[in-house]
Formats: sequence, structure tokens, C-alpha cells
Amino acid sequence: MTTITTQANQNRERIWQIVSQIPPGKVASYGQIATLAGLPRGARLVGHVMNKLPQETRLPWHRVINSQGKISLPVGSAAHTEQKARLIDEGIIFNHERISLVHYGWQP
DNA sequence: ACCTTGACTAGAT
DNA sequence: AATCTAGCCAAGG
Repeated sequence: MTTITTQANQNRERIWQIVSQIPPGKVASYGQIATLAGLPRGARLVGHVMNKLPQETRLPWHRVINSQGKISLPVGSAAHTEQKARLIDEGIIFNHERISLVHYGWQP
């Protein structure tokens, strides 16, 4: 098994690493993750990486939302429903589909 | 190799 | 508050 370290692989691993640090009951935005991973304008890449996570991943992907405090997945989709349920389980309160970043935003 | 598509965002209008 | 726009990075056609 040869180990190939492309730039894309490194970026992906940095993103995984940051996401794994978000504590329960807190949320972080795509842009915030990107910045912490050393990719200041890579918000979109974070979304792409989340989208490609294996179904059985143990990463707390549900704690990643957009800068408006909303879930970016399509409303009504199974994924959106699961994400919302997981967040509510952790004690997060939604107000009109929005999460208060002031109260629940992760401060590393 | 070229073009389009996203779990995006800050800034301008 | 609602829209637009340009910028970013990887993947897929």
C-alpha cells in the first residue's frame, strides 16, 4: 500500500482533524473550520469534504453548519433530519431553523 | 485539458 | 433582510 500525499489529501486530513475537535453541544461553520485548518477561503472545500465522508464515519459532522447558523443540507432530506435530530439531542435549540452562534458557536 | 457543480462566505447593493 | 458577485478547492463529465 503506497502512501501518496497530494495537497488534496493533506487538506482533507487537516479538515477532519479540526472537525473531530468540536465538542458536543457546540457548532462550527464551514468557514471557521477552513480557517482553523489553514485554508482561509476554503469554506466550500469543507462542505465538499463533509459530503464525501463515509457513512460510518465517527466524525461529528453534524456539528458543522453554515455561517448563518443554519443546516446547509436540503430541508426535508434524510441527512438534514438526522443532523437536526443529533444537534437537538446534544441540547441545541433551534429558532425558526436557526441556531444561535452566540450561544452555541464553538470557541477553540 | 476545459467546463460545471457544490453540505460556502464576506462584502457590496 | 434579501440578492448578487467574486473567490476558493476538489471532483466529475
